[in-house]
This record gives sequence, structure tokens and C-alpha cells, in this order.
Amino acid sequence: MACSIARTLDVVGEPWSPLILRDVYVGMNRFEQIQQDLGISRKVLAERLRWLTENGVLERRAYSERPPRDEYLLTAKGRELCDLLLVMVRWGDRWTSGEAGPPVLYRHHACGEIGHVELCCSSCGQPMRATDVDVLPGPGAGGEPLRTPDAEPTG
Amino acid sequence: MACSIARTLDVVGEPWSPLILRDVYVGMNRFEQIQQDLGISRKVLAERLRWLTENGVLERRAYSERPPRDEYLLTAKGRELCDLLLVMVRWGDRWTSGEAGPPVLYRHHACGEIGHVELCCSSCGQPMRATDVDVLPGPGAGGEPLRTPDAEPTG
DNA sequence: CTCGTCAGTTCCCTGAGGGAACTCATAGGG
DNA sequence: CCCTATGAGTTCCCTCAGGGAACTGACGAG
Repeated sequence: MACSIARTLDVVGEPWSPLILRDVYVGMNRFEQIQQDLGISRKVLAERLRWLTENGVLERRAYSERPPRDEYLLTAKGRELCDLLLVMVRWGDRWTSGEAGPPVLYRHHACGEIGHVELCCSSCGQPMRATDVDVLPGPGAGGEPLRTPDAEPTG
Repeated sequence: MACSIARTLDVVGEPWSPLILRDVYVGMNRFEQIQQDLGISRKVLAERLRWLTENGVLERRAYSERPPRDEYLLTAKGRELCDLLLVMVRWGDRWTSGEAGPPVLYRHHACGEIGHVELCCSSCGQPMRATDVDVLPGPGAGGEPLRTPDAEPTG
């Protein structure tokens, strides 16, 4: 499908994949750790790890020769995918965390403060939410016309 | 699970949900439109729309009394979820769109330029990527200690 | 009175995911 | 040498969610 959302979902769209990614991100790099942390079936975990590795999100590296033991590390591609997790966290914190408050806090290296992610425009730096943009066909488009969100029907 | 990622996935984790959300976001508000656009089975589409409505992401509204016809609209909760789509688009554009270039462009209302989203810190406004933060337990935590990404193993 | 449309629901069938057991290489203890 | 344990999977079976196609129900047009 000529849609970057669909292409991203093709890589990490299955329900377990973002959670696997999160585990690797926070330092759970080994098969057994992830399996026990998530309670995922070993079969599916093996499939997902292979898929994520084939797609360049994870890298598999031996941490022991004898006995042979492997671990999984994030690639640059995988680390950028973790940005998606931060946005999921933000939405989950705002809309589903309830009275208990957020289960995890993020301290920004640059300023040392606890904060959360905001979406900003790469061009002007001002906030850029889904409601702040017009959607236009790009070079890789199939050719279908698109309405801009909340626009009046074309008359 | 005491994890905002898991809670977000609970709402939009099934593979079709983000695509349904995208369709509604770009102005495809009716059952038939979405079904034909995505090629999703009618059964699953009905289930997903009901689920998203029950979870406050979509709102169902009659656009015709006679014959009775309903459409689906984004709530505030749903519109904020669309921010997630922008980040998916960004990653998909960077890592999977290939030579053709991005299929869709986004023009920022505030500056009128074509741009993409960057993640910034709510506290200081500087870029805030997954690699720029320490992960700490928050008030809603279960109590498991977490390593910070790329940290040395605790010795 | 029949046809077409929208918005679903119902039926059956296949394939993906879960659980548990098994494999393979190696290390440690007796 | 034999037994057991560990990490990282693989294999087997079984159930249930998803796909496809047909059916329903309200209405409007001809």
C-alpha cells in the first residue's frame, strides 16, 4: 500500500512487536528475559525477533561463544522506532493511566527535567499536531485525492 | 499491564486500527468508504469501529435520519491519537519509502511549509528522542527497576 | 413491486497465536 | 561418566480471531 503508516505497521504492526521493542530499549536483550517479562509464547517471540532482525530494526549479536548465546540490540533504525514508543507512552499517560499516574517518567538529558514529548514542526519549530496540518499528495503518491481534516466537502 | 505502551496498544494495537483511524482522519467517515478503501472484512471493521467508539476514540453520529445513516468522527482523544500516525508516517518515510519519496506531504498551518514532526521536550523545547532520556519509575509503577538505554550493566 | 444502497450481521473455514513438551550445545557437580 | 541446569530456540496440537461471501433491514428511486 502506498502509505507510510501501512509500511510502518508492516514492520511493527503485530501487537507484540512494540512491547518487544520496548523491552530491548530498556535493556532486556535476551530471549529468556523478554519471554518471561511479556509472557509471550516462545514460538511467536522467535518469529518476531527474526522478523525485526530481517527488517533491520534489531541486530543479533553473540555475547558468548561457548556456550553459544545471542542477544538482540537496537539498530539506528530501531532506535528511531522507539520515538514512536515515547508518543504511545504520552497518549497512554494522558488518556488511560487514571488516578495512579504514569508508571514511568522520562528525564531529558539536555535539561535534566522530567518531561514528555511534544510534536513540533521540522521547519518552524512550533507545535505540529495532526490537527495543524494539511495533507497533500507527495511524489510517491498513487494519485488519490485527499481531503484535509475537518475541511468542507469539496464543492 | 502497568505500561502506557501496552494500554495504548490495547486501544489501537490491532493491525487495522491505525489504518481505520487514518481513514477517518482524512475524511472517510462512513462504513462503506472505509471498507472499500482498506479492503478489510466487514465483520472486523464493524468490530473495530465498535471498539474504538466504546473506547472514546471515535464518536458515532447520524448524518441522515431517513434512511438512518451513521458516520464516525474523531473525538479529542482520537485526534490526539492521530499524532501517533504522524510519527509512524515520519518513520515510514525515512526508512521504507524508497526512491519514490513520501506518498503524502504535510503542510504546517502555522508556517505554511512542508515539514514533518520532530519530537521535542515539553520542558525545554529541545529535541527529545528515545536516546535522549533516562527512564525512571513513576507514581503508577509496579516497582521493577529499569536500566537506562545504553547504560553499562549495573556493577 | 422490484432494484439499489448503506450499514451492518451471520455462517463457515483457514491460519495465526498460545501452551507445553522436545532439541541442542554447553557447564557444573558428584 | 552420568545427571541436571540453562539459554535459545523448534515442534506439536488446539483454539479462536480474521477473511470471504451471503443475508438482513430500512429506506428511496423508478
